[in-house]
Amino acid sequence: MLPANIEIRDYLAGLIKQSRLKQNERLPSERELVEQFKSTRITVRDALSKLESEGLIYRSNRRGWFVSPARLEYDPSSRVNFYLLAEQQQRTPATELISKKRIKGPLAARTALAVAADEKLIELVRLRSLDGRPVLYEFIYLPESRFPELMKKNLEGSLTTLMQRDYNVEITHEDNRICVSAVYDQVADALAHINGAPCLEIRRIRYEGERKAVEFDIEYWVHSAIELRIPSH
Amino acid sequence: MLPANIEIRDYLAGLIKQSRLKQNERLPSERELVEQFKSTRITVRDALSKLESEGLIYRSNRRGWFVSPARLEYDPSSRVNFYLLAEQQQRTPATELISKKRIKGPLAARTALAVAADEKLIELVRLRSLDGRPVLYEFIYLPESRFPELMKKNLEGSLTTLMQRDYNVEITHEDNRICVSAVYDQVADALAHINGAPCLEIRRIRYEGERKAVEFDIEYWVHSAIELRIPSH
DNA sequence: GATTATTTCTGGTCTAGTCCAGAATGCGGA
DNA sequence: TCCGCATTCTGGACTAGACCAGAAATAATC
Repeated sequence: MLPANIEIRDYLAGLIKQSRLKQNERLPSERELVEQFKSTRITVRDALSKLESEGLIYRSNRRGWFVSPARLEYDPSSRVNFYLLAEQQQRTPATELISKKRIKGPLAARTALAVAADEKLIELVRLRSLDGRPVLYEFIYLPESRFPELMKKNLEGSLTTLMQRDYNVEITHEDNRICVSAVYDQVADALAHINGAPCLEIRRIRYEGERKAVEFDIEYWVHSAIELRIPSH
Repeated sequence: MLPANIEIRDYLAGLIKQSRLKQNERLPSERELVEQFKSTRITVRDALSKLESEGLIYRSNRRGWFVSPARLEYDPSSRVNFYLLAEQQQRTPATELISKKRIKGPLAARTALAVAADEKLIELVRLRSLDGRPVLYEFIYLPESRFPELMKKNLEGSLTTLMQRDYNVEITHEDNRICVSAVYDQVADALAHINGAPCLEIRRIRYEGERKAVEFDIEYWVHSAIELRIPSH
């Protein structure tokens, strides 16, 4: 006898795999499932969070649970920008600039960028969406000295393109660190997740030339929205 | 006023960050926390699963919750084997062979390896541990024709080394796909996780020569045990 | 027809327990 | 000293509700 929460999970997973529930379609409400399975909300929610962990469904705050669309395939080592990437996979991308600031910035960013004690960093916070669903919340740190007047530019497009065009930056290599983490507060709110929901975290340092770091990012991806693809030679 | 579950999370996260709770140390039991915070087990467990999602703690079935040790840093594109990797980071590795079979194997493996309809695959299932804690459950599929007599060999060591030494295999490149997923059944049991716990899933195809696939793996990592490091040039 | 207020429905959070299976421990007997 | 058994303790799974805030739909108003 399977635990009830696993039975509910299996039933819903079945519906999704047979496409009886389509991409972005709403699932029955928690209370409807309680009735259907003669169970309780705790148990139903157990089942739903398991499906969420697997990436089969996602939640939208107080609106319900929805079937996850196909994951965006993303190769962090290719320098393809977000717009191009999304369009190559028939998705509609969008970027919202949440904030831009001149600040001291977190220690991790200052260390990565090896800036002088008195130099300020530019912090950009952006929210990126696919087909209207927020999937990525990112913090970008740049040394002010390398990017004068950056604050005045359009910061919702591709940063790579902007850096190349206006500042003549050629990224020679980068270092990515990837782990499973969790989102809280502003990040959780923006991604329509609850506090503590799992996510894929990518921390990146970009270099121009052998040692000169010019960009430090922290990306929080809705975990069901992305699959990394890492070829190696 | 913060929700109670977040307060409990913050308190425990604080203890861990200040090292008042050390690596692999047991947390107070759920019932003790209930008393301490005048709350209920549901709420306490909410807090604990958030810490688990973040990777700060892990559970050991019916034994309690423990502080996660540092993540193993893993570069899937480097062909450093598990033993070497662990030892470089002052950890004690171990491998247990769960099963070895000659089977048809799953469609994904057959497709990846492009085997003929009548050819069998060798399936190896292994559990790997660090310092006595299971961290990785892996399924390995190999075309029998390329690896005769493999079933008779010692399969608990480095497969890369074995393939190289006994079968003259030189891996030229590989393709890794990485996503956040969840573990169930045998995998969940072995990793001392509950059904549906999040994990990092890596699917890999290894090639010798341009097109000849010789190995297909699916790895399930305890998500708090690993950080991927992906340099790019 | 457009705007605003109200109601309904949703998930988010929580209370206060119960029963169960497996892990750890300590005790008794061989 | 060692083995086996019983007890205790742990988390896992569940029942049966409650109240709240925000989203969506609907009704009322201008």
